[in-house]
Amino acid sequence: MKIGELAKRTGLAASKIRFYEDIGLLKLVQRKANGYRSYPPEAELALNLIVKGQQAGFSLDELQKLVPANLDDWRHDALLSALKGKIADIDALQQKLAHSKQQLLGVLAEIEAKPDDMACADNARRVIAQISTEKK
Amino acid sequence: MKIGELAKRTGLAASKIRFYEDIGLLKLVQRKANGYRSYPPEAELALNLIVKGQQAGFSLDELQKLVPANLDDWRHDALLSALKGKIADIDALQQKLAHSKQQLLGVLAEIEAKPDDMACADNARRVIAQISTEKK
DNA sequence: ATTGACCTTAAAGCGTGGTTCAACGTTAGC
DNA sequence: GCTAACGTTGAACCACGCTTTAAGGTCAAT
Repeated sequence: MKIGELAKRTGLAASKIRFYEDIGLLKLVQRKANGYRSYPPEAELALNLIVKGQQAGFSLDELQKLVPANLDDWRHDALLSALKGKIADIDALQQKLAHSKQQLLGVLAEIEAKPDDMACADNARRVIAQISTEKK
Repeated sequence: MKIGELAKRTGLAASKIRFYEDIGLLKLVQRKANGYRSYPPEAELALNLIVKGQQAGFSLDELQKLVPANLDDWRHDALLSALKGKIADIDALQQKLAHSKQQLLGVLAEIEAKPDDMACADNARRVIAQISTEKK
């Protein structure tokens, strides 16, 4: 398979596929006599996996360490602990997002709770002061 | 207030404060005769606000459009809709994270569910194939 | 044989959010 | 008056994840 076809099958730009090769992330590639890249069918799987990994929050660097050159040759323990670590990261991020959301909702409420007799500017200062005291 | 003091009070590096000024985000600053920057007390509030805004997921660009030069001169409507928009963004991100987490948990389960009589390589292919078919 | 689509490379550029560096001026304390 | 701490600037640099550009080679159809 040439790069154009692989690009179409995966939906990735050819430049991205070359880039992944440059950084050592996609090793499933050979060259034809004319210099063109030639991909085995598994390359499509590998790219799908990379995309999914990215969506799950793995950096290209992390994926490089986890995804083996040979798709059949996994480092089990590293993979399992990376998965668990990433799940923990997601939990932490979810906590943080929930907190951010509460803060934003709080700010909204503060703004809308402006006493009728308070000037906008004073309300703004009140809101800002309140934000600054919120934890973390 | 000089930049060093402001840096200490806010916990930000002086370089960061200058950077925020460079990109037009912090306008509450004047110059003394010697060329030194001089900050009014509100500058501390403004920086706190910027930090909180970043924590809530606003880019510096967005903050620049939202936080007025004069802290008393807010664009109410833009602010409210930005807040609501950002809350919606957080909701979307939370959805995405929940989905990612489910996928990762699914992968973990798949790996651990390897039939005793299946070779590792075959299990790997089974898992990869499964990942690729998961939605989104 | 020519055209156009596809492929190759190295190098530069982009956006985000800064830090670091070098060279130099100012100020405060002794 | 000296020195250390602080301030100034512009420019370069960093990481990350790519895209774009330029200059060229190859291939398939007409």
